[in-house]
Amino acid sequence: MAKDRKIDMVILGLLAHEDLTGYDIKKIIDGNISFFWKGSFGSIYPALSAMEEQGLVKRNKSDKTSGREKIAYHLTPKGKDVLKVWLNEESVSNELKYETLLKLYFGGVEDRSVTIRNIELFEESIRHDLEILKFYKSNLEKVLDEEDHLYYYLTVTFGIDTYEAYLKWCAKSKKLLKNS
Amino acid sequence: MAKDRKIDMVILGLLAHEDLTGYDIKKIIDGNISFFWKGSFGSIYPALSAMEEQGLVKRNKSDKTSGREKIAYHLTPKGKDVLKVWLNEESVSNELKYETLLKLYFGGVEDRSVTIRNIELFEESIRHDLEILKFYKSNLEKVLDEEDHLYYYLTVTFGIDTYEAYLKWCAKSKKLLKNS
DNA sequence: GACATAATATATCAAAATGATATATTAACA
DNA sequence: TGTTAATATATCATTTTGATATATTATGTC
Repeated sequence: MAKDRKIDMVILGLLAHEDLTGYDIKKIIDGNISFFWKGSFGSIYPALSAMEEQGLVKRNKSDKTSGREKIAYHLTPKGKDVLKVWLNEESVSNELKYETLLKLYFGGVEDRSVTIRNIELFEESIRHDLEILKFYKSNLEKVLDEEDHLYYYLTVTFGIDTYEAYLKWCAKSKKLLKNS
Repeated sequence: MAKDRKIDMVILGLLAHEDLTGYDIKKIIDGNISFFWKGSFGSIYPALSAMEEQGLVKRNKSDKTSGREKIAYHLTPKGKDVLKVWLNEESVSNELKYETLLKLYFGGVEDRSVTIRNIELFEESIRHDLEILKFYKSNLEKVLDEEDHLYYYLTVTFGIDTYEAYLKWCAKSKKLLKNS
């Protein structure tokens, strides 16, 4: 058997804050949590159906009067319990697949210039994402009175701190590759 | 269709350095590259078979005289070409699933003490892994004359620098959660 | 008003990966 | 001698990815 569906916890956690459609969930995953989590439609919609059957989430009464259906879900008490149990579990699995680091590790196969170029590409994308994170941070600082926002703020500062460490490492490593 | 098998590049990259069995590959993945990559037997063995069929890797002549078979592979010129093409590709996907951050993001569902506990658990595991990385670093510093080791050294310093940033963030965040 | 394009929204699927388990050999050690 | 740990290959159900299909609604622009 494979592990329990992690996407379930993402969905339950997001629904704890507000009612959402599958599409909304995907937008949030691709948006402000994308720097520490990924998820695709192919896992979101089946998970919503499965959790509906298990009674963890429930479809909102459709207020559709015309056109395309739009299925928003809300959390049930049972769903909230499952979420809380997970939050209190001590075991965590932080799965990372850093293709940049993998290429770096195998850098010896090619000329140093290839690795330097790859570090520069990484640097560019981190610098770009760092700007976005700083923007999130300044927005969140204005609304820290709401408890939920404090937690969002903490994840954002995690991103900023690590990204800044990445950039320092990039500069240092490029120097080492050029002068040694 | 799903993306190209990333595990292929891990295997090709490792075989570029030395001949290995599937079991050896798993050991290396779980060992010194585990802080930036993961991989299971269920992907390694099928990938080896598939790449053998494609002519990217080849079985070594078995020197078995008795007992359990042991299938070591080596890289073919075609395999090395594929590896080099990948190293020169500009597109990278750094996929991370940080369960710790996910729990942090949803921290508002529970009492602050739960999040503080989760940060402490993260801190402990990072502190532990940091010691290992520092050990790797001191070993690699002695053999930096070999080009491949320089790249291993760079991945290790990446790990150390980011882990140290994590620890600083942990201290700061716990303080914020306790005094605000 | 007509037309194209982008954004919204659900759903499905082949390929890939996970995590677990099964099976067997060899080494270490008491 | 017996037992446990390490070595080693292989398979499988479940989960996830990444892509694609389909359809509606909003937005611009000629």
